[in-house]
Amino acid sequence: MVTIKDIARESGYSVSTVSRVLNHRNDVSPDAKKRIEEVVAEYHFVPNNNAKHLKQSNSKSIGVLVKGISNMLFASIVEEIQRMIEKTDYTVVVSYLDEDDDEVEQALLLCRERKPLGLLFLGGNPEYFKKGFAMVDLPCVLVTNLADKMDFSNLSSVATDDVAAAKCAVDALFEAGHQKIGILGGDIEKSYTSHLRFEGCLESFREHGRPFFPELCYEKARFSYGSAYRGMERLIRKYPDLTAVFAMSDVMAIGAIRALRDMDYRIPEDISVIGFDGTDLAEYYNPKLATIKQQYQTLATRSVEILFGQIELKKDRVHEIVPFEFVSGESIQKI
Amino acid sequence: MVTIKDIARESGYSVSTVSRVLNHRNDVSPDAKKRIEEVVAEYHFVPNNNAKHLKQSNSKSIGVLVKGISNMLFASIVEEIQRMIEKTDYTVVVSYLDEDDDEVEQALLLCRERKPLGLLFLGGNPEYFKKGFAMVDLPCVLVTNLADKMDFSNLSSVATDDVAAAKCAVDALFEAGHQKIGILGGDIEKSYTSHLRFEGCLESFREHGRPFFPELCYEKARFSYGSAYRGMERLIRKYPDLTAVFAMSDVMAIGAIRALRDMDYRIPEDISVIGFDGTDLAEYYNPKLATIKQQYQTLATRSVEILFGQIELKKDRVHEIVPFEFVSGESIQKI
DNA sequence: TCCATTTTTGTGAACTTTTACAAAAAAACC
DNA sequence: GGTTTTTTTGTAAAAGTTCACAAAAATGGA
Repeated sequence: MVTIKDIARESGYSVSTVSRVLNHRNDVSPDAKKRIEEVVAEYHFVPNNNAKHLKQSNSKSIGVLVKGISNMLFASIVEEIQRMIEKTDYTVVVSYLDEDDDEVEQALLLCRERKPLGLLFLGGNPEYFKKGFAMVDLPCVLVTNLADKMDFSNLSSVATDDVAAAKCAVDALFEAGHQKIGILGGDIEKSYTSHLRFEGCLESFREHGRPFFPELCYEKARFSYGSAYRGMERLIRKYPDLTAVFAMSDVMAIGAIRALRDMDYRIPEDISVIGFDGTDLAEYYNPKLATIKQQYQTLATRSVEILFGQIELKKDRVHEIVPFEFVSGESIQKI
Repeated sequence: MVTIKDIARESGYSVSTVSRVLNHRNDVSPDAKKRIEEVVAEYHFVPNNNAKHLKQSNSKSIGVLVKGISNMLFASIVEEIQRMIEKTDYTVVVSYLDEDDDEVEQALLLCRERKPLGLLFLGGNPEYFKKGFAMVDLPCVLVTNLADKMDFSNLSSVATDDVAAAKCAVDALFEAGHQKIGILGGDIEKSYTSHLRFEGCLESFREHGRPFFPELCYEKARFSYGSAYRGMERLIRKYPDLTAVFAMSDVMAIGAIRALRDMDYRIPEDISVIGFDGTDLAEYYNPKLATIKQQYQTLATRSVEILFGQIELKKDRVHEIVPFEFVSGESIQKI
């Protein structure tokens, strides 16, 4: 392997001068710079990252923990994050975990093994962080969940206002004249997102003067097609005179619609459905799905910007809300 | 930071004995092993990867290049690959590139910067490899494209037989009685996958005694909803008496269906559609999409296994075909 | 007990880079 | 020209591991 020593020998300068050129220092003569750059190009030399980071005791990597592996929105956000970080000299280490894995434990593991300079957390429950997060004293951004109640000085967050957004979804159903509305979401004990959206639902029910019986019209399922399918079956069985359903993700909405159709309900004539996330899928689905659009690009870019702000510029923590948007579709019918 | 020296001092043994325990060597006494493991646990010590890899001049990382960023099948495969590699002591570096980026250049860049021990290539065109791949003399597996014609000794591949699978899709349309069949795929000049599937289409047309006019019934688009939507519009305009369409991905099929519906065609009554990939989406779409199911899990696991075989066991290159499956749906009507 | 083996442990060099510090060279001043 | 200042360069230590080799300890046989 060609090392900095080879470049030094070949260019006639010392190792440290080569290092200076490599790191774009300005305390080196134009002559030396030119000659060394020639040799570097000739030998296709690229410095060894391990040696570099060993000396600087700096991994230049950032960890991404994704909780909820089949979440399409997360997939889009992760992709965007990767694209952004790729442009810098950082590496990204992505770790996927199941909806019910212990995120804090995984985070600690990741930190011990890879020693990242910062952490990006998709879908984690801020409440859990109390448990053991103080241990990993790293800049960290919680993406898609607001952590403004947490008092870790290095924990930022970027998220959609889930309460308001879910309320907006259910409001839309009430405004279309629906009275018997079912909710299909995650486990509010485990998923903080589900918990918040549930709160939003409650608010809407309250505001519309409707009592809400969670045990009756809240059905929990995982955020996947199949699980939503089965959840919808249970929900409609318990509550057969439903005229509308709010599903807490587009994927769930689609699973629910398939279940309803298989039971010969027509969408939206018999039952209206609204989803959440606003992925491409919602727009192309049949019927075009009414949904709440989250700005996944903004979520991704802001979280990376904030994290780098904390790591490199020692900026303060930030809690940022990214606006959402109601997207009308063909899956809601006025009654 | 706690280092191996601290553990050595604290346990009363030397650095090298600690190192031996850490690497599960068996030339160390049970006493020492026990004592050292205690101290390691107490201090939550994890060896510094940079130092380790520097000494071993071994990055223990594998690079994944993904060409075609919005390909849902690739997303699933990558996820699966990440999950597999996560269990080993390797790191994975994923690099996404656009459908029309230059993959070889990107591969070389990745190799120079990260020095991975092997490469996994999703959606690359084997033809391009001639250009500059010999330079990066690394074990490499082309996933979803067969490279049995390439004679690089360290280039393996795992793929679905695209020719046969596409033929199977078009056969299904012919067998349902269709005569005027349109094809919606990628650019056969640039996308090798599209090229192969196009060949499969040709074979089917030939076998059914039908002439095939690519300029008439082959419409090229990118593998995304929106692009397929516009492609379908053009296709139906050029060829208005179409009764069936084969779209080269499920996403494209769905984009096409939306375009057709917007022009008041009914699916499948007026036009039958068959997709490709067999993602969950196809099963839950409305109408349930007929498609060709690729075994994405097998593709992922086999490619990782083969790559590790080449890296660690110095095994020979392998070209492996993973079987596909025809999945019937509601989007095809017999006539 | 002594010697030959085997098992266990320690020493110190090596991996490649960065960087503090020192030294040399060049420039600027009188 | 001599002195000071600035610019440019080199030397050598350091980062945290692994590993070849040597040394020490334990074991076995006689």
